[in-house]
Amino acid sequence: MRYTPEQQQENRQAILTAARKLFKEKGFGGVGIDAIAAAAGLTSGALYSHFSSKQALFEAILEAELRDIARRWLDKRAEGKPDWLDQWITGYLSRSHQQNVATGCVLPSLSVDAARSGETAQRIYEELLLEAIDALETIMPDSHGLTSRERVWGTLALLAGGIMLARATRSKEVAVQILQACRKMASSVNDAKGT
Amino acid sequence: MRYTPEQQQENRQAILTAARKLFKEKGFGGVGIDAIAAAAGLTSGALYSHFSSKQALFEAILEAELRDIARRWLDKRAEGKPDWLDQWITGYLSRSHQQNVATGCVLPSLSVDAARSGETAQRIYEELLLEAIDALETIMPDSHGLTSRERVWGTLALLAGGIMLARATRSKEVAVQILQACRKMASSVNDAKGT
DNA sequence: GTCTATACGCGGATAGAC
DNA sequence: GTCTATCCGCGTATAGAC
Repeated sequence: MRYTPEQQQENRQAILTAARKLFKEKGFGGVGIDAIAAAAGLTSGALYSHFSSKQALFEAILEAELRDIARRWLDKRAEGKPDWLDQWITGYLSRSHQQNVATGCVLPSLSVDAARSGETAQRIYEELLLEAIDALETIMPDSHGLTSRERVWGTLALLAGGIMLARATRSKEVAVQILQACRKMASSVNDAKGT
Repeated sequence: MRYTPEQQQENRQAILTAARKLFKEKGFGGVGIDAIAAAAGLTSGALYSHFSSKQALFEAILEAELRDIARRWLDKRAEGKPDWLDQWITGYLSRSHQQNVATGCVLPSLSVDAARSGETAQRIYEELLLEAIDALETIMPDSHGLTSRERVWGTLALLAGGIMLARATRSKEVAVQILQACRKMASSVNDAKGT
């Protein structure tokens, strides 16, 4: 054969890497198969031997991104650092994360696209997000009259929502104001002394 | 003339009404000019005599939606009901709002599109959202060591983020779990006794 | 201002050679 | 599996008649 299994897997990975970046940046409708294939160093014809349709590729990206979230949170649990929560909040609601959509969390960039993308995408999203949530729940302490699971959901919504709002603004001043406010609220609601 | 100014304004309003619904449901890239014009009872040619491009129409929708938010919050302030915050939180994070994207708040549906849509859209978004925030800030009491403005931003991010996450899931059970958790967190952080 | 008709490019997807 | 070439439909936008 002219292409070894290793090369095939490399090409498939190149497609996934390019698609993750471009889908998150531009959305499902904002980028085309040609652009993804080109960014992966291939042609669109080759892409279709790895993924049956643009929709299927999008769902694969959703799955890869959400598995990454789950894995990252399982790592947090494994490390066992006491200040993981503060680190997470600060890093998530940072100017750097606001500006780096391509490498940032999937939730603020592709959740809306997933919601608009039909049943299969939503099932993938739900199933894998639940896995990720489970990982965080086990290390999230109780506080403020909420269960740890409730605080995971709420904190996640606050963080993802904060980044989403900040990204839609134009000036540095307003973005910083939003990020700072959300950081303070997230810290406040997760402060141990609030129990 | 064959068309009275009244008819022209009615048609323009019909376009705006149709576009608000369709853009929020399907996103900027998910709907075409033809579909919007048809939903307004016109042809695409007629639409272009009201708006110079799809981009310009989208920006007009963004402006109209954000003005609506500001107006609604100014109404809350005028009414002066003491339980407005609980009512807002409960109504916003409801199954009904989760399922009615077309008539729901613009923030969870078009913020990401606005962020991807370039400088003009972002400027409109920022300017009008600030006006709306100002309205809420004056009636938001201090609590939890955060300023009222910080709590407005944080609560807004939590509400918009919660709806965004819930909409991307498939099952009723998970959506309700998310909405409920965010409601509890929003109530907790805005509880007067937390000061 | 609105309609009909259409130009035009882009994007998703396929066919066939290698 | 990949590439070249291409089909084809859709969507933006325009031209010209009324």
